[in-house]
Amino acid sequence: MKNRNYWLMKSEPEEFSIDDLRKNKKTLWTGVRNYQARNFMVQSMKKGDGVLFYHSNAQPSGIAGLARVSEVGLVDPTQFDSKSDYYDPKSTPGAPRWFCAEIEYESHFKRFLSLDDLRKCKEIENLLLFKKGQRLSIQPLNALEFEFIKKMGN
DNA sequence: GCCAACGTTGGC
DNA sequence: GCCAACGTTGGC
Repeated sequence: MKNRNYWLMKSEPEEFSIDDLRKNKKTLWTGVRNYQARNFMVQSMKKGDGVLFYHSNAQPSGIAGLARVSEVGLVDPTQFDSKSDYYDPKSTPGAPRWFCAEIEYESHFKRFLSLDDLRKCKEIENLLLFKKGQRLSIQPLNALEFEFIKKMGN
């Protein structure tokens, strides 16, 4: 696919794991409250983009499988929900601050790729994931890196 | 518009 | 549960 972009998206499996995504088939990727991550979603993410589903704060942390961007540019409904952890009192429906994408389940990797496994690979040594202090919950990666990781997991 | 205080992320 | 890194907030 032409001009397809690739992303690594982090989720804490206790909150929402790749098993949950398989069960639901699709999910709204809500709760992104970081401007850089938001801007990726709003400006660069496109329908059909490839997604690596990353489990953070897990034992171990790592990439669990594949997903696909199925919708982009949706207003994140949790920002208006005063009972939500992601409620943003400064946001209004007329001028929403936060957006989300919809993600569709693709597959579990045959082999879970732990951070340790990934770090050993020269081919992907430039991943943002490995950068010290890098906490972005949505990170871009290039086609080569994506394909390499995909092959590694299957 | 500087910057200290504070909050959050996420590996360990 | 600790804590380094770093984003955000808000007083000035």
